[in-house]
Amino acid sequence: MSTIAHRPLRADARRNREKVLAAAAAAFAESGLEAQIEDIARRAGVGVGTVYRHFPTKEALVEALAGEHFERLADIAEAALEQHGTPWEVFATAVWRCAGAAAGDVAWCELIGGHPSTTQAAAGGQARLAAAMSALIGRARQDGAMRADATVDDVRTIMCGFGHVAAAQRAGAGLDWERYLEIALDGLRAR
Amino acid sequence: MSTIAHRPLRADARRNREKVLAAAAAAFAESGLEAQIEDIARRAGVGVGTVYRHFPTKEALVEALAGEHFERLADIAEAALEQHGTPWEVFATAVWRCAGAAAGDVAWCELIGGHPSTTQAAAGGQARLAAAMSALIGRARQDGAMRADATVDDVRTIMCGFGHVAAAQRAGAGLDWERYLEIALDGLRAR
DNA sequence: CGTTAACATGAAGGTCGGTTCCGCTTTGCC
DNA sequence: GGCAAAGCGGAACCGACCTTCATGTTAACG
Repeated sequence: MSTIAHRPLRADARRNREKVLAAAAAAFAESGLEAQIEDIARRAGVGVGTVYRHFPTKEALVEALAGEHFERLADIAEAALEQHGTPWEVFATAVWRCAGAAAGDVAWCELIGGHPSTTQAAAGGQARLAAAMSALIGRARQDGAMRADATVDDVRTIMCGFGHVAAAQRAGAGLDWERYLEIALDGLRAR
Repeated sequence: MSTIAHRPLRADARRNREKVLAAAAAAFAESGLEAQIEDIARRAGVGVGTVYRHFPTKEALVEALAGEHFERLADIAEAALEQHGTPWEVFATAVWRCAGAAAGDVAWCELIGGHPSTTQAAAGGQARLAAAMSALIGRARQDGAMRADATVDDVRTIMCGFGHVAAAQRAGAGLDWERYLEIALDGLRAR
């Protein structure tokens, strides 16, 4: 996108940037998107000003992390493309892995359903994820194991619901995201 | 619960109470739980002080509405108990009606997954809903149309996911709650 | 080692939104 | 009609958070 050549960061700045990113990941995972900048700064062992030096706004921080998250999901889905097994198993395993990767992270659960602030930075990862998932779905449909009208958007829809269930579970609502996925994936199977 | 004998409200006060309740329902439906008291007051044509006279806190207002909502869902589920048709159809129809009743209301979608603030006032409706749903599920399982291990919590889980999907759809995420329900209910069917 | 540009700090500023409070109005009752 | 008591209005208050900025610190380079 931007072609501005950033001069390399000073050593301490690069170190702090990483600390902030890690602290933000932890804070968002624990408290969701409403985690506070001051808490993030404290966890990172820096002042709030330092956080703002690296990320002009809270949303930019969220976007940076969301980008990473979707890249990770895309990695999972792409790795599945090379896996052995029935197409359905391969697909289902990929979905389970994605869900497992997101389940412990409140902010991730909140974002996975298509939060507006992800649109920018996460576009690349989301596109890769969609492409890989599409392929997995195509194979499973061809094989006859998946309902013939299934689409990537169905999976997105299911993951969106998943996010709420996992977050509610974490909040003590007595739900179970694994049970949720079991049922939802069953709904994608051919009858 | 409370056995305090409230003296009857003055006529204007009763009228205002209703106006506030209606305005709050509209505002929450449109903007979700983060609708603002001042907006509610404006819609009701009263001052914020009047809102606070009737509901000591924003949360109390939410609870009052949540109570109404769950009563309505319970009514739907109980009405289904008397319906004709295969047990599965009767169950599925009840779920579709509940979803349809909630889908247009952002706050309702947010609450349906078990938001903490519902716990108090909505307990009665939730209990009735659970009881009726339990009966519907029992019949459908008996009939062999529903998976043998299905429980009320499964339906709660599905509805929790539904809430996020419907809210995301309203926010323009390009999802479709009807498709979601179709898949999720299919996942509850016996194979 | 000295210079300087980059960086860090955290108190202060700004905003937003829930809640309070006191002077004024309306209702209900004699 | 007159009087409490109940109710109303909305400016002001207050706390929570994001963001900025003036001042002090540190890495990089000659």
